[in-house]
Amino acid sequence: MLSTQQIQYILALYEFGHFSKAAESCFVTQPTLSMQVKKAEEILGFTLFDRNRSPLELTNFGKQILPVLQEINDQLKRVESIQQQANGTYVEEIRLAIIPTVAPYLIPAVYKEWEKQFQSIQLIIEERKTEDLLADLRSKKIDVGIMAGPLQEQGIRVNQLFSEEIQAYIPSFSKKKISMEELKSKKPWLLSKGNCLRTQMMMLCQLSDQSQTDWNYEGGNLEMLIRMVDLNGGYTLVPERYKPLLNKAENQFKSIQNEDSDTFPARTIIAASNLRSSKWETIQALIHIIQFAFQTNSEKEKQILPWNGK
Amino acid sequence: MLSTQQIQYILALYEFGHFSKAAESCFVTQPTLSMQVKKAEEILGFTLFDRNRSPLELTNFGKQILPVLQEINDQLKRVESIQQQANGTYVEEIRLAIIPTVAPYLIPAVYKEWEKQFQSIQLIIEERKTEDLLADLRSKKIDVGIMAGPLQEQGIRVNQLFSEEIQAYIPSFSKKKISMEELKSKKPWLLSKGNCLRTQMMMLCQLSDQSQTDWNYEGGNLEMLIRMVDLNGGYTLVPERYKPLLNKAENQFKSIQNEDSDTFPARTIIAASNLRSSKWETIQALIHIIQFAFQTNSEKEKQILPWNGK
DNA sequence: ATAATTCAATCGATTTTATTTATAATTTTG
DNA sequence: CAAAATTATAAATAAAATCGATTGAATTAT
Repeated sequence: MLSTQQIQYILALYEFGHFSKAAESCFVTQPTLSMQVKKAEEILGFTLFDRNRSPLELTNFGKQILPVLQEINDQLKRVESIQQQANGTYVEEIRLAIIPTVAPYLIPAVYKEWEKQFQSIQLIIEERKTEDLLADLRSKKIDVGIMAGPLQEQGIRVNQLFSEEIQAYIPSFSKKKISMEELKSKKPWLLSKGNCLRTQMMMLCQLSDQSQTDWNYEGGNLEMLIRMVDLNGGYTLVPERYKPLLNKAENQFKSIQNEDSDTFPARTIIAASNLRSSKWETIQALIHIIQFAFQTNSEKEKQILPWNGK
Repeated sequence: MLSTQQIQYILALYEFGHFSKAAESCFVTQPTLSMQVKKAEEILGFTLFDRNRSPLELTNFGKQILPVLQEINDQLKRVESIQQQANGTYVEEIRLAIIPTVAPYLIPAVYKEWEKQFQSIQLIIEERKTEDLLADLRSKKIDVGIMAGPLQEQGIRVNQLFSEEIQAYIPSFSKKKISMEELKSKKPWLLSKGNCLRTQMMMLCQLSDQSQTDWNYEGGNLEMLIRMVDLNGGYTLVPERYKPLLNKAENQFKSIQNEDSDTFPARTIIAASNLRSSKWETIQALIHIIQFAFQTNSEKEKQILPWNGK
């Protein structure tokens, strides 16, 4: 039978795709890990990893076995968590990842209420681009992800949080609303790839990926784009609830009017969590706090933009 | 972190409640198991078993940990099963337990069809009294249990198979139907404790547990009871579908008429299986075969008897 | 093409861990 | 209270995991 050590090593090797790095992460030397993985493969009678390809890949057999090993590892962690609860060492923690174009206004708005209700529970927050966030969710590195919808994925629970209009920051423009046609003639400033607001913006304005090859700023900082607009002209898109953080006059943001349908572009923000996470009750409470803080009194008809082209 | 060995030892110790026997079941000596359990408890920082009481009991902490260990063990078994599937060694097997008052007529009736459809799948059948059957189902020693309903239990899936009238075998009686009043004046012959038909019979006839202290035959054999009636008078109850096996004239069995409601006592037979068993598809097929074989053309109004007083 | 580099496998030596046999201590039973 | 059963402990042994050093293979840079 496989040992728990071997399972750890196999999972680390899968995660890092690299013997030395995996070994390091387990605080052992590379031969140790190599030997144990090899031994595990002997026990199973099949190889788990195809060493001929780089980066390291799972064999067919490995693909079947791995989810089961992951499940075993989860349960082993649960044992530790029960142990910590029993001796009082345990501090429940919720690891939350959130996309950068939401974080600056959402976190401050809910943090106080969270602390009030769940002082004992540690909330660990990190900013992640949508695609990294989904990967971390699947590998259970995080408990909840807050991102733009829609999302439908095997094993992932989705809760709607709120939706918000997406407006254009375009100080040079004088009218109160701007049409799509007018927008297309201006120069757009986009976030880097992997940010969903970039995708949404491109879909909305029907831009191609090449239109901004020169511009390559890693990070999801809207302030940066605003400054670019201020200094270089053009426009950028700003989610409605982000506006108060930008120290700009309200009239510098223009609603974007869809001529034909009389709706305004918007995005929904959702909470995504693993379907059978033991922390679901706490996650649920967090969701309620957010939903309460961002109760939407919808005056406008919104046209929700997808972020992934689906 | 706990080792897989330690988990095996702990589970064995829980099952046997006995160090020596548990050790034997793991093919190691008693000190080995004792030491490893002790070591596991040191790792966890809490004792799992309360050695002061006999039979051995779990501590509170142990009660929390044990289900998780069991889950880990299940997953380890899944690894082995995937492994066997991969090298062709694997023979899928369905372990079926069935109550003795159903087995003799159900198994022969479905076995041929089962073999035809699932020649490659091993069907392992054993007779079990209802209470043992439920215990084995919970501990996953068996995949399906066939027993009398109703049943509602955490984590157990229940499928109705069919229902059948319960009649009285009472050769000395001449009329075609017998009333409850008439029945109560006769001597009943019951199955041993733990058989659901005994409970149902007692509830129906409002017997007390003492009424047959002298009679203590272990086993669920109805033929035996029939012989007792033949030699000593009195009556016993026989499920409708059991009758053809008894080599008795049809007119020796009497329907039991409920005076007030114009219904006849009956029982439902159900299939109980673990809610998330990986063998569900096969189990489902088995259920369909049984349901097909025992399609009920219900002419009579039946009064379904519970077997557990609930 | 060749050297340099990276990466994983292999080899002995060492340490750690699991297991066994034998025995002691404890509890249970007659 | 003695006998039996059961668990814990101890010392010896067997098995294993781990490490440092090295080799072999593949990739990258020169």
